Amino acid sequence: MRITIADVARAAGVSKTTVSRVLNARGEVDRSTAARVREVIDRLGYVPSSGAVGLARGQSRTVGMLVPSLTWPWMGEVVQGVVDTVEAAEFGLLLFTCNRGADSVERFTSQVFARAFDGLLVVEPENTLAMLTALHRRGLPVVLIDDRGRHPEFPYVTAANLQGGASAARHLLAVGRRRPLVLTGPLRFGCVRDRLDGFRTAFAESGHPLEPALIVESDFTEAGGREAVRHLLEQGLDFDAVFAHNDLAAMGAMAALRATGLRVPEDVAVVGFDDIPMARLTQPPLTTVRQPMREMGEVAARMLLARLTDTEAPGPVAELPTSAVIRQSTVNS
Amino acid sequence: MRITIADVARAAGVSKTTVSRVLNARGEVDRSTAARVREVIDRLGYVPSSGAVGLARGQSRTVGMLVPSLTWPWMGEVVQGVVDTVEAAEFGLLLFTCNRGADSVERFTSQVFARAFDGLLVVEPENTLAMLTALHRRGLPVVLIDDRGRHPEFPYVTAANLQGGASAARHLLAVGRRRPLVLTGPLRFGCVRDRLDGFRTAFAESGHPLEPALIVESDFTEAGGREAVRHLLEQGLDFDAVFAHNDLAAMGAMAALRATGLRVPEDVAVVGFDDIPMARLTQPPLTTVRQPMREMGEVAARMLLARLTDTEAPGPVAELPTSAVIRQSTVNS
DNA sequence: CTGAAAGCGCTTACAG
DNA sequence: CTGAAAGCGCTTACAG
Repeated sequence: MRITIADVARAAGVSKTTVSRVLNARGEVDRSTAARVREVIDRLGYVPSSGAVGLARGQSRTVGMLVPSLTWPWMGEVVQGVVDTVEAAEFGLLLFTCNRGADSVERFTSQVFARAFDGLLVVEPENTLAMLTALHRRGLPVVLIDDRGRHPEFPYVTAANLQGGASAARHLLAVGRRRPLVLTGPLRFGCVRDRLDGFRTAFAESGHPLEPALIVESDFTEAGGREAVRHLLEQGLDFDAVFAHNDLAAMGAMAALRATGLRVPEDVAVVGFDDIPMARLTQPPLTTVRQPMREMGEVAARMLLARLTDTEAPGPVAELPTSAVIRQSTVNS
Repeated sequence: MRITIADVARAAGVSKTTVSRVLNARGEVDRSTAARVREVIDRLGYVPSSGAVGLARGQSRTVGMLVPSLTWPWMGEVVQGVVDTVEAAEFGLLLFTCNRGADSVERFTSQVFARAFDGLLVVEPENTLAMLTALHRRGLPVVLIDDRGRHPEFPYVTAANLQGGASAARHLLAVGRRRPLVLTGPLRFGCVRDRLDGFRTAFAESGHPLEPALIVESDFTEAGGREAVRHLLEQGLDFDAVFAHNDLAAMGAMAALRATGLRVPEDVAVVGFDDIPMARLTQPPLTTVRQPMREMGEVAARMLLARLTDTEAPGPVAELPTSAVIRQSTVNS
């Protein structure tokens, strides 16, 4: 049998109202009464039912998080950042994925309206923007963890993609590379266009504009990066560096270079983006532009919680710095 | 303003009881009445409040999941398997971690008693066994995803560690290795002892018992594997293979071998355990014993859901097969 | 087939 | 400082 507030009230000889007051630390209770009630709570091991509290208060002290996939190499860091922050605020985290088409979108939507959570964090799955916009308009607080879109309607946290692209460029220029191949992610993503722009501008400003034939769209996968580079080498294209828009594609590029007998970094220097845990374990270890994934999760969670608890909310946009992490794929040790 | 069951009842000209009946598909409703109610529900976009339903029914249609960390390389697969299964059953998933000491254990425990969820899936964090046992005794359904412990009290799913160890051994024997170094994980973990036993037995039965000096306890990290192998090589120990108890340690071993100028697999063959996503991307690609992490998550979730929905529950123990995945760290291509 | 009423376990005006 | 009562939005005997 569950112990309820009524049991506590009876055992302490007070009303449920009073128990509720000491539970919620409203000051209006006599010190000795409060002490007695607390003693009973401890003795009985009473814990309020979160469902009942939520119903009475009209909120659940739970946030939702929607992600496209949990198996991407950097997703664990983001979710860890979120869960740490959310738990520290004594909220719960309800996790959703949306990887099985319209069906799961619909299921997710109905969960939302069931008010299982008070606010939503999202790493945007494709084809969910319309739904998210609708939810947001209906009053659900939403914060985007933005690795790709550009949605001024929502508060979001993002990494400094433009600067990240520029820092990759500056590093390659510093180590004497002049003809880089750029292996972009899908160009429909805002982050991809930013990484490209930052990189392109830095090269242009140094007097070495990028060659259009050396800007190739890829798909953020290892296989995609590998095939693209293999194909370009077969075509006889000449380049002395690769800037891949994520680490997975960079690893594919390294594999293709190795397969052709080219040395990294002597013949071709390789730079990735993300700094996934794997990056320092490749052979050679991968130079990359670090996105602070865990911090992005933490900041997004804090932005959302501030909106839910009407603490003074931080601004609607947080851009976290990226930084070049120099390893041996660009510089001989 | 939230739309409630009372709004629907009023608009449809029936009682809340009747609305509730069509919502829950109890057959006792007149067909045309039911149709009318459904039409109103759709028109109003009514969705029942999960909190209220949970309170009235005494259960939340939510399961909890407790993990030590979300950033371990195989954890994403496990959680993905869980979340897919749980969502398909129209349950929610509440995620908890327990990586900040006694404080977070306590916070977690009180969430449990708040009945925010009906059952619990756990990848056991260290020092939580006592708490889990207490929860289980108090009637909370718990299923362990067992990568290390051995807790007959709980239903659990595990990989076939003994067979996995044996298959690693058989493969190394088949490629002519006779003096393997075994780089174990922490020996307090049951899975580690099983992997070792399976491996040892297979070698012994083939007439090549393991040499005690070549069984070395390590810690499941890349750095740990690297340092251990470096140290053994410095001591001049002679071995022609490494069986590491996880892929991370195997990668460390490969790095140490490479640093000493030894070739993999020509001089030393290397086998890991897990088959994390990284394993196929190492140089050379890593031969390993695959644990079906996603399936383990799925099976554990199904076991728990069966207990919650009194479907005929599967047995309390599920041992999922492991399989050797042969790559170039043991066999030249 | 249908509805009035009690109950799930809390919180919160309101009155004293 | 304290309590009785209504209310949060549902479900479920019970009665008809």
